[in-house]
Formats: sequence, structure tokens, C-alpha cells
Amino acid sequence: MSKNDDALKLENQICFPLYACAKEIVRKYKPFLDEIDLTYTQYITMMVLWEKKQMNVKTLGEYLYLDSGTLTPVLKKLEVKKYIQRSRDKNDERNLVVTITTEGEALKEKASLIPEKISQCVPLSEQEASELYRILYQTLGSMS
Amino acid sequence: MSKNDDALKLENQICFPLYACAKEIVRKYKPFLDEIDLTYTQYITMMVLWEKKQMNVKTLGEYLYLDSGTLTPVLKKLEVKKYIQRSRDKNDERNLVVTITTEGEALKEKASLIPEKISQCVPLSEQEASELYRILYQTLGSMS
DNA sequence: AGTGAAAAAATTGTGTACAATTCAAATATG
DNA sequence: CATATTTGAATTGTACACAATTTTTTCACT
Repeated sequence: MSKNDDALKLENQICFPLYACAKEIVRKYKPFLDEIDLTYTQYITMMVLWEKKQMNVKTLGEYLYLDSGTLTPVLKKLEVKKYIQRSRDKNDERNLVVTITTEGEALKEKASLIPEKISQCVPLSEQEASELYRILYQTLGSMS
Repeated sequence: MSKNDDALKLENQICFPLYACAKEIVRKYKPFLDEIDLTYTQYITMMVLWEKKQMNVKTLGEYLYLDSGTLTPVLKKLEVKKYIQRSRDKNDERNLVVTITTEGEALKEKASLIPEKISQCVPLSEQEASELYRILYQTLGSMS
């Protein structure tokens, strides 16, 4: 049993619990998001727009770590649901500007209870959550 | 600005950095996994088989937090690449048994350098990595 | 002004991820 | 022993996720 054998075990790789944990938590969101007819990706998109109201696809992608290949279809679905409007920037027609609608604003009320419900499903102490938070953002920052 | 407004900010939800960080690290694997013609999902599947040699789909899914809907196509691709063999358990034909092949075993040598390369891309101190590791596995354990 | 490079979305193609359903095999029960 | 239930994979359908390419628009430079 060499050192490399150990390194190749699933349980010794930091990426795997990260990958699995992210999926499991997203799964926890599903019943709550189903109630407001949003997927997780649509939800985090709306979260940015609840705060910023308006943003082009590129900037939105930088916030969400997603590219246009992922965002274009997500935004089209949110437009069909009338939560956002998609239009070209008159000053630079290359930019597609996403703007939240009144219906989109209204959805925020229904969504506002989700974070509390989720934190009840994810048993982390205040301290662990903030430590986790710190390490993850530090890692995100130093990788991109 | 209510309390709920803050809770709905992307930056205040623990799930988002988890989700983004997992994706970014998987992305870091890509160039190294490309060299051995594996996707990340195929790689973690092979990691289990490098250690256990043989396993049915259900148990594999429990290790990887994946269901048959995801695993079936992944395993078919690994079989085409000759890294595994799929066959039914003679004692219980419902069980599909996945067995690593000689080629699959050989692939382990090429893969053995990946963990070291990844840890160079992911700047975490020994202590942070183990703290992160601990919190993630604790969370995984208490959620499922 | 004309042309080539750059930028931003959209498109295309591949590979998950997962809920829901189906199917076949095994087990339990009357 | 026949049927109902359960179990494990596979299938179906929807929704990302992302690399690579294409399209449109703008910018830079001659």
C-alpha cells in the first residue's frame, strides 16, 4: 500500500465531500423551491436580481459562476414565468440586460421563508457555518 | 431593509459557496482528467473500484451519493472504455455487479498523480483542509 | 472609411443529476 | 403454490453545466 494508494481514496479527497454535500443541500431546497415553482439555479438567479434589480448576462454569470451556455436557457424560462424581462442594451446591443419584473419582486415575499427552513435542515452551529463560509469564499477567491 | 432581505442575499447563504466551490474544484480536475480520458463522475466511480474491486450499483450509489439514473450511463461508458465489466449477480439477478478490469487497475497508475496536482491548485492549509473535511462529512452524515 | 480583433450571447453537443416510472427478479403471505 | 409486495436497475423526461463554435456588435487601427 503506497502513499499514492491512500491519496486516491475517495475519503481522502477534499473535493468529494464538497461535491456530495453541495448536491445534498441543493436536494434539501427542492421541496421548498417546488412550492414557488423555481429550480435551484433559477432561485440563485432570482436572488441576485432581488438585490440588484438589473444586470447583464456576463455580470450575472460572474456572480453565479455560470456561463451564457447555462444562463441563456435559465433566463428564458424565468422570462416565460414573467419574473424577469430580457432586452438588449441600447448603448451596446451585445449586452442582454435582465430586469426583474413586478411579479419577480413579489416572488421575493414567498421566497423569504426559505433560508430559515433550510438552516433547520442543515445542522451546523453558528461557529461551524461561519468557519465553513470563510474557508469556501477564501478558496473560491484564490482559485478564480 | 428587513431581516429577510438579508437572508435572501446570495452572500449570506451557506449553500451557494458550497455549490460554486464544488463546481470550481471539479473544473480544476478537468485538464488532468482529460489526460486519462475520464470525466469527474467517472473518476470518482473508478476511485471506489480501485479500492473495492467489485461492487453492485446500489452500494456504489450509496458511496457516491448517486442513483441508478446517473450511474447506469456512467457505468456503460466505463465498460465501453474497458475499465470495468458489468454482469448480473448469479445469486440474485436483480443485482448488477461492477468489476474492475486489468485495464481499469492499470489506469490507477496514471491517476495516482492527480491528487497531488489538485492540492497544488487548491490553496488550503493543512488545518483548513481538515476542518473543512470534518464539517462537510459531519453535515453529510447528519443530512442523509 | 474599411478591416481585423475583441467582446457578449446564443447555439451545439456531451455528460451528468435526479424524480418518476417501468420492468424483471426475488421474497413474503395467505 | 399463486399472488401481492418489495427490491434493484434501467428508462424517460427535464434541467443544468460547460467546452467549443457561431453570430452579432463594437472597438481598434490603419
